Amino acid sequence: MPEGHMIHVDARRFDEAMTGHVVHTDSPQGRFAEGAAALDGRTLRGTEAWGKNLFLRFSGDSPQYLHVHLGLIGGWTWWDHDHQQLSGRPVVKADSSNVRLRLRVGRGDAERSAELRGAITCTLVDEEGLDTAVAKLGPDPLRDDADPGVAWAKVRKSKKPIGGLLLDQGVTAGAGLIWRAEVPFLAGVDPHRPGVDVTEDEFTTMWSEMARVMRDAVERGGKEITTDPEDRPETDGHVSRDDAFYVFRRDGEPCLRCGTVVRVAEMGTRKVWWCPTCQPS
DNA sequence: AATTTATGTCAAT
DNA sequence: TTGACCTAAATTT
Repeated sequence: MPEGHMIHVDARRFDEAMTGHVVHTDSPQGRFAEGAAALDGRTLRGTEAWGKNLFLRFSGDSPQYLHVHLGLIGGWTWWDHDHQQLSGRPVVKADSSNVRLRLRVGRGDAERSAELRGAITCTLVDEEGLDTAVAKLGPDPLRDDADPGVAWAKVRKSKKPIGGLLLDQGVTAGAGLIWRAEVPFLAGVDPHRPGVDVTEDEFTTMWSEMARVMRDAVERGGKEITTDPEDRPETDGHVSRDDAFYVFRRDGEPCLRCGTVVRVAEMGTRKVWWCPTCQPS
């Protein structure tokens, strides 16, 4: 269940474990057998994470890139040499029958592998294919080369609600349902407010808050927490799901800042949550 | 044991 | 706007 920050966690994991190494690939489930055969024995040169898309760049002839988009339910599972699960979505049964792509590096104690299941996209692309995919995406707040001005130019012209614009991958790449709810809260903006009615200052705040909370999540290995420590109960180190967010999935509960009951509404086909007091329209 | 849900996207209608 | 697609955990029967 990945939002964009998880893709950056995955990219970092690939860089640590596999970049610079010869990778052996296969497709136990068989659906990506051709692609796996084409990659087998190549060296991983590096990774690119952009929004919810991950690109792994390999040595050898074009196409050099593996493009992965996890969709709603895809995920990576990492294993060490004893086939002990290191991290990633818990796998109840270590059954590889639904593993679309497996990548392995190293031997003996140094062996590491990554297994991909359930992805909506898993294809080999060339440089042009990468450019085409990236061209559809807005700036990713987690990327050093991100230009927030590109997103602002779209927001300020749009009558669509800011809560919807943030979820639009062509506006801000990487934001999912959590951030589209939490970021407007952090900026004090009603998610229903049309883009044209958002001030530049408010947009700047939303951009920097989004970058901050997503970066924090990456540093925690993916765990999302947007609440400040003083806004949640003391629970030495452990932050429960319910205390981690100000509004996300907290409809009917009191706002952690002002006590007003948090509301929920349909926006597009999906939900959005907000505090009507902290987030004036 | 069966059904629903989940932090998503795209194509077809 | 709706349906298809992909998988595992949570929830209901």
